[in-house]
Amino acid sequence: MRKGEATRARILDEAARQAAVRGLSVVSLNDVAEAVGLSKSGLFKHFDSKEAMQLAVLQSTLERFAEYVWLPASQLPAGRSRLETIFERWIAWSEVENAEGGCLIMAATSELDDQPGPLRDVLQTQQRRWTRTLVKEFQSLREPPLSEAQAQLAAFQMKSFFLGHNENRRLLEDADARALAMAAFRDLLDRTVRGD
Amino acid sequence: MRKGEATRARILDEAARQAAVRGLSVVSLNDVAEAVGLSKSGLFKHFDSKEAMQLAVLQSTLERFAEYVWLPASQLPAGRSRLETIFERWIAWSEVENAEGGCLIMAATSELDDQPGPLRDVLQTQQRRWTRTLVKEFQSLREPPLSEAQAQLAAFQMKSFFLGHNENRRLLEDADARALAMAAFRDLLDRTVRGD
DNA sequence: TGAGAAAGAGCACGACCGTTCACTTTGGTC
DNA sequence: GACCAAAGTGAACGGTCGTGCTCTTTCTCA
Repeated sequence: MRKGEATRARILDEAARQAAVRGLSVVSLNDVAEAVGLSKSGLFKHFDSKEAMQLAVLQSTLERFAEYVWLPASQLPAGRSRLETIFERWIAWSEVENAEGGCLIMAATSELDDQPGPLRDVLQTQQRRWTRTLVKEFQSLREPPLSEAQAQLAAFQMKSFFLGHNENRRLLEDADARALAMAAFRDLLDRTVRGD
Repeated sequence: MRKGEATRARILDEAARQAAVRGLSVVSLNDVAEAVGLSKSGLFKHFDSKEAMQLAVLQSTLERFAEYVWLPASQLPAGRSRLETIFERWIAWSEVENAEGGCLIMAATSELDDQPGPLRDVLQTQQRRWTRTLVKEFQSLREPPLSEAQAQLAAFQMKSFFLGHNENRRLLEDADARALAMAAFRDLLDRTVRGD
């Protein structure tokens, strides 16, 4: 049983790589199998269908995201430096950890946001939870804590800056994309701590 | 010759609709032809290849964007109300004018940002020009004008809020998405006019 | 070490893909 | 109203897609 788990992991890694570049629904079983060194039918010993594989790719990517971005930050005390760590790791997640195709979660979001199904459901659930996490972080940034509405506004801006950074970096090929996003985010933190 | 232009326009409209929902590269010639009431081979009297059609779809969408968002704003005097109009029309462009599949330009950006070719080139050129336009608008928001760096930071935030609005509205199905984005944008305008 | 399950290969299938080509119908112009 | 180009049809192509099937190889555990 151990061998199977290892190749399953290799399949997921390779499929995630290809999905980040070409799109989750465009990935071909043939290409994944070839890159992993398997026959196409061999894939079906690990996943019942293409959609099942896409779902597994998405879920394992969400876990990797949590480990890479949230886990290190969660070990810091709540507050400004924790939020800074989250944002820095978030940027690094798309710039470094997924350098080739960018953040798959974001790409899949834009690809699936109008296509009902289990893939979209998983994304929606995770993104809602992530948003709630960010709102809580902003609330505990100040004493007395920010109002729900203020924290939501701040979390919205933080997430927006991540999205903006991605477009500037990947399409516009702007070398200053990271600096721009960091400046906007630090500004947001300053304003929030000052209480607007 | 006039009949041909009319059906060409119908093809572009339908293809843009489907591309916004399913993705520009996933659109099938068969589905487009059927929806327009044409045979698949009939499409080839209007476009040499699928890629040529995609390019035409993208270009006509960029023109419609300029007419819908920029044209009305450009008739106002430069300044705060013009920037507000741009943002409002920009949001309406994705919420109202393209209610079904959302903003095709944004979807195509995320789909093509790592796939070299003429489609990506067209998008890159337009987005760079659009960014420059926004930077200029922010510069003329205040007297003395903002520095280049300050204006770039402001334009980055404005664009980011648009992207954030789209994700909140389309994936998270947040009914307050529009209000959140407008609040963040008005805040940005206030800060910028005040001179930070 | 041998039995049995897990992992994987090879092939064929029906469906759909973009594209071509020979043909017919339609529309505008002298 | 005739002519000719433009517009559109239908069938067929080579290719790729996801999937099911039978068969062989490889691992794992008693």
